[in-house]
Order: sequence, then structure tokens, then C-alpha cells
Amino acid sequence: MTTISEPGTAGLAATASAPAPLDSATDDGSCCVPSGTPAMSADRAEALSRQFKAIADPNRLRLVSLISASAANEACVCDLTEPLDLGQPTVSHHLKILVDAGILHREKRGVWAYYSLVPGALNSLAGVLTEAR
Amino acid sequence: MTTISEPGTAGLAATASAPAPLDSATDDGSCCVPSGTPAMSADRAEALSRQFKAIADPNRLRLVSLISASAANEACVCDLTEPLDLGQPTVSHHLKILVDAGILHREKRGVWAYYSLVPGALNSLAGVLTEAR
DNA sequence: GACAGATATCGATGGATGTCAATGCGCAGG
DNA sequence: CCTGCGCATTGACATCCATCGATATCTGTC
Repeated sequence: MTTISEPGTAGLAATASAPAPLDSATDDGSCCVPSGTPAMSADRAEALSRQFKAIADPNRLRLVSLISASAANEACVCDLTEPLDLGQPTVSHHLKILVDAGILHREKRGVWAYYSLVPGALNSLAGVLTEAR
Repeated sequence: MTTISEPGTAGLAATASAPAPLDSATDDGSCCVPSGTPAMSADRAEALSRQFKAIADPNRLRLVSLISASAANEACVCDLTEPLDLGQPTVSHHLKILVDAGILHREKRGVWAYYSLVPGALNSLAGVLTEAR
């Protein structure tokens, strides 16, 4: 499981709002101030990267879109192969990546496998981008 | 330029809320309902993928974090090489990718190049994930 | 104008990734 | 039990990508 991010940690975004009158280019030869705040750890960056990589593929983006746009917010593989114009193994591969990233949930009912969105996953990822604004 | 997404189009997310009593596995032999809503186009998926790929790298995530956590919301290359433990050409390469994706803004002042967040970029990307909820 | 420092670009290389064909596995029906 | 169907897994292949060393470009200085 990928823990689906954990709000409250160092994130990104500040959406442009420079309070300091940019005193950059100090006279001591340095170009700008060291940093100030701790920013994001390498571990957290690695974990978030795994989730962002999962949706950073056009076909996987469409998969998630198809599922979320589906009637019962779920879909089986057979309904996803045609609109993406991909082979069944490839779709299954992409779905596995999304499941491993904690974005999709897989439930097998009889012969079919139904994929649905994990409730807070995408919102949590979106929170990382808007965090600390 | 990458257009920075355009809210109002088909996005993702629905955050789990199955109103229909999942009448799946219809008796006609099909597994589930065809789809219902148009979902996301291939073109839009490709465009969004470019932006998500840009931040789907641990080092680039840290770069954005470092810049947004910086004092004046901007930083030059020399301040970004150490915390990432990467060579200067590599950092410059990552920054170029973020600029090309429309996430960072580059401004050269004298000898130094200052990178800052493009105001609405991350929020726009986040909106894609929470859209249509 | 020559020089030094900061940054960008180029070429090469090892590793990650998307795609497919072939195959295996589990479930339902006869 | 055997067959058909939906899906997952494997192996192979081509491509992309992150990283580095070397080098080019630009800017301010002496």
C-alpha cells in the first residue's frame, strides 16, 4: 500500500505571493537566500513520485477518467480496452499500476474484475499541489 | 506552451458515491453498462500527461518544493544543486522540463537565473484531480 | 578585450517504461 | 471433466528518460 500521502507535511505550491521585497542577490557574493524552510524530504518525494507517475500516462489518465465517468463509478477490463485502443494485457498492466499506487480498487465478482476509484486518493494527491498556499 | 489545463472539460475524480445499486453483470451477457459519459479525450490526456510527467519525478518534486518554500518564492540554480545532491547540468535539465511544462517561470537577472512558480499552474493541475466530484 | 563565474546545451550510457504475443489461472456451463 | 471466457502474468522488444562529463554561451569585471 502506498499510504496515499499524508497532508500536513511539507508540500508544494505557494501560488505566488511574495511578501518579502525580494532582497535577493545579497552583497556577499551569494545569489540569493539559502532557503528558509525545510521543503520536502527525499523519502516523501519518492513516495509521491510513485503516485504521480501512475497518473502521468495518457492512457492511465483516460482509464481513471473512464472509470469515474462510468455509471456506477466502476468498470471492468472488457469495457476499457476498446476506448483506449489497446490490447487487453496492456490495459490490465496499466490497471495494476493504478491499483499498486493506491488510486484504483480492484474487486473480482465472478469472471469479471471491477475497478473503482479509491475514495480519497485523487483528492489527497491534489492536496499536495495546493498545499501550503 | 502547454495551456495549463482548461477546467470545464472532462476530468477525473468522483470520490466514490455509487447511487445506482450496482446492477452490473446484466443478463444479456455484457459485464457492465457501456459507459454513459464521454470521459476524457486522447488529446487532453496527452496534454495533461506532459504536465503530470513533469512533476512525477522525485527530484523535480523537490525542486518545486524548494522554490515554493524559498523566501521570495524564487531560487537560482546554485541554491538548488546542493540539497538535491545532483550535478548542475542535471538540475538545469530538470528546471527546463518544469519550465516547458508551464509550471516554473525563468527570469535571468545578471549572471543568475531565478526560477519561480507560475501562479495558477499547480492549482490548475490539482483541479483536474478534484474536478467533477 | 581577456578572464572568471553561472548557466545552458550536447553526446553518451544505463535503467526504467509502454506495448505486444503467448501463456497461465480461475470461474461458469454443458 | 472438458470447454469457453475474462483476466493476469511472463518474456521480449523498442523507446523514453535521468544522469553525467565535456563544452558552449552569456554576463560582469579587471
